[in-house]
Amino acid sequence: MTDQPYHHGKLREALLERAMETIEEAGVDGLSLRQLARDVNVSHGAPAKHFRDKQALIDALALAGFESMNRRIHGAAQSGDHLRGRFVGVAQAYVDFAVAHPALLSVMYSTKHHPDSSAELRSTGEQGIQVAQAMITEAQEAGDLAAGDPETLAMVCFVSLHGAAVLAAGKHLDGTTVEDVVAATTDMLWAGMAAGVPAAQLS
Amino acid sequence: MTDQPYHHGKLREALLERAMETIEEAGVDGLSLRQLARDVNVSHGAPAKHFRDKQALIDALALAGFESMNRRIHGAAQSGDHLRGRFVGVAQAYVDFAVAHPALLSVMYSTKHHPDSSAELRSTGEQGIQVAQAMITEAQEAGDLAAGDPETLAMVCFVSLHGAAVLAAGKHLDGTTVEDVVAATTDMLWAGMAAGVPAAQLS
DNA sequence: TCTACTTTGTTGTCAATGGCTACATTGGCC
DNA sequence: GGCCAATGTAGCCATTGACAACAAAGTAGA
Repeated sequence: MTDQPYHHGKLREALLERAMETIEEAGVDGLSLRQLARDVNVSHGAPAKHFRDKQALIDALALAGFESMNRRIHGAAQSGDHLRGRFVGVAQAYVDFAVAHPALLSVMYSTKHHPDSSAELRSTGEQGIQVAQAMITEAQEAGDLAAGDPETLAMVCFVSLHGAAVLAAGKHLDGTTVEDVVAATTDMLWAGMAAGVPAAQLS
Repeated sequence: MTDQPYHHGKLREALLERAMETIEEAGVDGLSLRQLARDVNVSHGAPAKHFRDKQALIDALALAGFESMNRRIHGAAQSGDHLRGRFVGVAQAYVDFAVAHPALLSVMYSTKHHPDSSAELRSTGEQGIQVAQAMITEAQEAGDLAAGDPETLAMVCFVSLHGAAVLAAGKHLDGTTVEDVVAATTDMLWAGMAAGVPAAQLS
């Protein structure tokens, strides 16, 4: 084997990439800084130069996760013909992402991020809800949905689909396919918004 | 201090009780078998006689959590005058429990339980959804809700409220109180079920 | 009561981990 | 060429979970 140069060059990227693989294979608890260092052929102290903490590395993973998820959501929001189809598509994209990357999802919505990372994570994580809100507003203007505060409605949609995402990712939905759950949930949400949601009228 | 007898007598209960306190104060990661043993004045090897694993202890915590939660849900399901009020009460009980015991909730819905514990946990955890299903059936018969497969509808209700519970427990709902989120979500669900949910008609 | 036997708790040990510090190497900048 | 910050190395330490050997105490049968 070729001997390694003293400076890795792209250690940070390499660590993140390998860490992402590891948590998807073994979960967050299966992630060890020392093993990670071994995996990328570097001494056990090297990661500390790029992430002051194990948590700092995890925060970086979470941020990358949100960005990846947002890309998919935005993609789903733009492709499709009618409003309702796009709405379901966004929901499906969210839940599919969760099922594809369950450990990453749990990291993204973990509560123990460093305070400095939290702000960035929060704002990045809220993009999904904004997409939903825009779609709801559009559907209201088109007359497909009843009037009601789009912010409240979008929050409820996000909350509900987050539940589906979390449960699907955790394999807590037995006897039902992920698609069916998303279909049933989006049907419920759309029916509620079409009929009018009392709590959203007050705001 | 009185010297301890060689046999503790109620070590298992003492460990569970103290462990419950610990995870609520410091999260699951803050739970250490050795520290736990110190807390109850016992040697570091003693817990192994009652829980073969750290995970086995956590599984026991999760089971206790489900049982505690089920008691609250059943209580809420029985108190109240009209159907819709009871429905909201159950939802509120669920989310309140999650907010009061966030670490416990994450343990309850963790994916890494031991295979033998999983079955018991799963069946215990499904009681909540059964309560919801019974209420929905009752409301349909009373004419308050449109027809539709109660199992599907109950699942969607559970999924949605689980989302609210998880997000509320993780403090991911800013700018809104827990009560408002529960109100908005239950309003949405009830409105949807009253209007009729397409996916629930097919079944 | 004496005696096996099981349960429960103790003590010592082991490998692994995260974090820290002192040190080495490298590359950039003046 | 020489200084200096950035990057990587090596060693150390306390803590942890798991395991094994041993001790103490309760139990059940002759």
